[in-house]
Amino acid sequence: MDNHDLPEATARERNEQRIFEAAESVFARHGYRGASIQAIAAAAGIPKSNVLYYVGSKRRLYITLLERTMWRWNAMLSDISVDDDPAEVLEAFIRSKMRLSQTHPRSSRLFANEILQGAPFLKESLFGEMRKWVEVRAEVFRHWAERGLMDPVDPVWLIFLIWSATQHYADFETQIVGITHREALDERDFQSAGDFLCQVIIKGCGVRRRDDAI
Amino acid sequence: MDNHDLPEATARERNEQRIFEAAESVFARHGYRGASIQAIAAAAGIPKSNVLYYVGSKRRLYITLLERTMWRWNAMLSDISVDDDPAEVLEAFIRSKMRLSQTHPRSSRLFANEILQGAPFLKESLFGEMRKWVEVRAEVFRHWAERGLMDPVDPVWLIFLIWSATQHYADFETQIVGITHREALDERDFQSAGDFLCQVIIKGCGVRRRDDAI
DNA sequence: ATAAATCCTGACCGATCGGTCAGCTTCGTA
DNA sequence: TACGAAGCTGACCGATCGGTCAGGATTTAT
Repeated sequence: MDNHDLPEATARERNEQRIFEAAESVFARHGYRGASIQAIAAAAGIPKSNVLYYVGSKRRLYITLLERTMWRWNAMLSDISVDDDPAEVLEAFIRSKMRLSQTHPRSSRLFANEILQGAPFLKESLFGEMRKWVEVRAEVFRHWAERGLMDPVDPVWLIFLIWSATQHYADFETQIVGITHREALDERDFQSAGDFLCQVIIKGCGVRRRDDAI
Repeated sequence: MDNHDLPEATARERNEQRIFEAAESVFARHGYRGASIQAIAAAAGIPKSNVLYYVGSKRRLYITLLERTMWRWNAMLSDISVDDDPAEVLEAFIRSKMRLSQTHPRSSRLFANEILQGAPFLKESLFGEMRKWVEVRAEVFRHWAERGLMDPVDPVWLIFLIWSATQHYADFETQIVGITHREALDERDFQSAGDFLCQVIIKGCGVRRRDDAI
């Protein structure tokens, strides 16, 4: 079972990737209950039996995708300190979440679907890693407020504001596209929306910017 | 078929209400595909056949609920004029959406689920009523910016910001509750979150408040 | 009292669900 | 070339899906 890491993908690697991509699409669209292995198999261009041969079960496939999403998510804003510049950190936070919405919208929708159904598969993760993630960042925000670097806003509400506003461009893309006559959101849209969010949120929290003067 | 509007509800009215409530819960949690009439019937305490007797079909039941939600939603911020005070209107907008998240969270989640699956049932509504709703409000915001009453922010992005930030407290309630050690969101939580959003968004858009002075 | 309308439900339908399995083909290695 | 491992799949399983229907129970109107 030695892994040579050869450039040519093995049959397992190749098929698992196709299955994961197809499954992410279907789960993101229809949720856990609403997704069918048959639909995933069709999207991947693989017989249903072969899908189950690789992933074992629907439950295991779903959990694998959820964990992959959580891992990607927790890697964000990994190094943050009270000595950093508030405006820079908040901007980096908003920009990186915005980039996640742009590059991995189906991951975001998969996660949203899991939350909507009551988070039955990642309750422990939520109450574990994510809670810690929020506490650490919130503590830094609190320090900044105490030092007068920003208004004394509730740091947890601030994190939720940034999450919701950025995820919206992935989760509700259909609505945005439909309302604004677009065919899809492109690079310029994410850029201008990101600019808007950085401007409003940073100013709204009373953060002092170094380059305040024009 | 005369309707006397008697205080005593007819069998049809009574059962339809129980079915609608149960269906809203199940659809909001599991989406259209993932919801089953059996589960709805069980939640309503009514035999499956009886559910279908009243609502006709799963599709019709779902569409009825969606329309009810859209109707409730479009009633918001119905009278808005360029002569109104920007801060007051924005605050009223945020507060009323926040109240919807508090009083009708399952409606919000039902709608979110419909968007996540690509809005197959209300594409026309989206491109019709909602688009108009946004255009009218956006035009007012634009006028305010031209008059210098607020910063020249993109009014459509502003509307999406308010939507996302407020709906978050309904759609992602599970996540918020899990992360913040709460058992559920209560009146005080919605109040403080609403205060936070009003403060940050109004200040972030550079809106002049009459009561600026402390 | 009685006929009509409405309410209600168990039994049933074909389709699809997640999952199993026997048995085939293909691949890697000695 | 031979052989075990891995890849692959059609057929099949019991359960559940949305929906139909015959027919009994109950309510309403005359």
